[in-house]
Amino acid sequence: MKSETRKEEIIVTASKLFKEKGYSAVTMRDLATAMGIKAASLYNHINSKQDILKAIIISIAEEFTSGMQTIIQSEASNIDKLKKIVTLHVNITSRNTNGMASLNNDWMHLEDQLEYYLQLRNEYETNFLYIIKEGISSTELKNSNPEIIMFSMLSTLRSLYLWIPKKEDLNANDLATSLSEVLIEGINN
Amino acid sequence: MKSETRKEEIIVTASKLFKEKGYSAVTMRDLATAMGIKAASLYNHINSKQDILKAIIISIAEEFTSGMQTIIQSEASNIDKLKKIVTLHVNITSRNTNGMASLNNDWMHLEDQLEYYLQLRNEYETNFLYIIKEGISSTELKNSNPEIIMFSMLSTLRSLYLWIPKKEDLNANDLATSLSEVLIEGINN
DNA sequence: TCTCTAAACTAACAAGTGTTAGTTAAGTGT
DNA sequence: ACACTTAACTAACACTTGTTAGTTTAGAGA
Repeated sequence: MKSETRKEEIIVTASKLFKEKGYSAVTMRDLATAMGIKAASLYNHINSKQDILKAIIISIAEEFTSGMQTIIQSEASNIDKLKKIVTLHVNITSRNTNGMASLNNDWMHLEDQLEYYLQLRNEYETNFLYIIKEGISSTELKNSNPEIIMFSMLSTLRSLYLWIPKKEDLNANDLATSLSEVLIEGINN
Repeated sequence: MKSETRKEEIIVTASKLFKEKGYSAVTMRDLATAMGIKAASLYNHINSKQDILKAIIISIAEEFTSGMQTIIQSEASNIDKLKKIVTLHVNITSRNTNGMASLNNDWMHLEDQLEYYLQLRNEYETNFLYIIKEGISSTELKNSNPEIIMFSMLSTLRSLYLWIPKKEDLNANDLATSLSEVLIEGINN
């Protein structure tokens, strides 16, 4: 029986390297060196380089999907749903900063799971957009272009992985609150 | 004398491929095939793969630097300076969507120019942050965390390259206006 | 003590990498 | 007709890539 924990160590280490240089630029020998072993030894624990990427990305994508399901089904106002989305991103990103880098930058190197990933992402964005449109209909939100609103929010949320590691002093709750404020209420006086 | 235009065709084609798969995953043979020639023929026009990346990224980075200089030195209010930054990003990104992808995702594969690039980026962010802090001091802006404000705006602006190609109907001026509104005035009613 | 297993190792592979050298074909100016 | 230039070509290089096969080492359970 292969040890699950050793496999997870490999995935964690790979995430860190993938964040720094991207999936394609990281070799199995790089990864092995970072683990203090030889490249061939990695294959006692994982099946392929591809599988590492898949393990990193798909689990996070599914976290987002299930988080969005909960939000959509909740009874909150549309603005509160948007705040919950912000919190969802902050929480997932805080827990796995490095993995988020791969999700954002290396998804195109998924092979077998590419279609599945795109489907999850598409559903996610459809739900996000729906909340915004409902928010506009109910006059909770300004009547701006809903796609611009989503694009703006999502861009910020997707970049969190770059920024959270630099701001360890700020805890997740405070960050989610400040970010919601800026994104929803704007910055002008 | 080598033809400059052929070299530029290579750079344009490379930008497109780099956007799709990232610098490391694009081979010189991929690039040559996309140009309808053989890999070795590329070297009649360029010195190395590295040089292509450098040509793509550094020229854009310098455009941002000089644009920021103009904005910083202008007499506009701080809010208007922020609006000018939005316009700067929309314009540069509209003109070179593919190149912006490399700037955002492949800068770490610069070798000789890496330090120079990081210096330009750092200066840019310092100026950006300064405008925001001045805006807060003068009560033009809400007293939120200036770094969160910059992070949020910059994330959105840096992601424009993903979004502009999908929205060819919207012209650059309209996009800059809508985006400024959303970013500065927020989305709630 | 014997056996089994986890997890490392060495050695090697076939394919793919960026790049160089030398050659060729098609124009261009004299 | 001539030499020159541009921009392609073929062939090959040294190195790197992901991965496989078979072996060794150390610890755990009987």
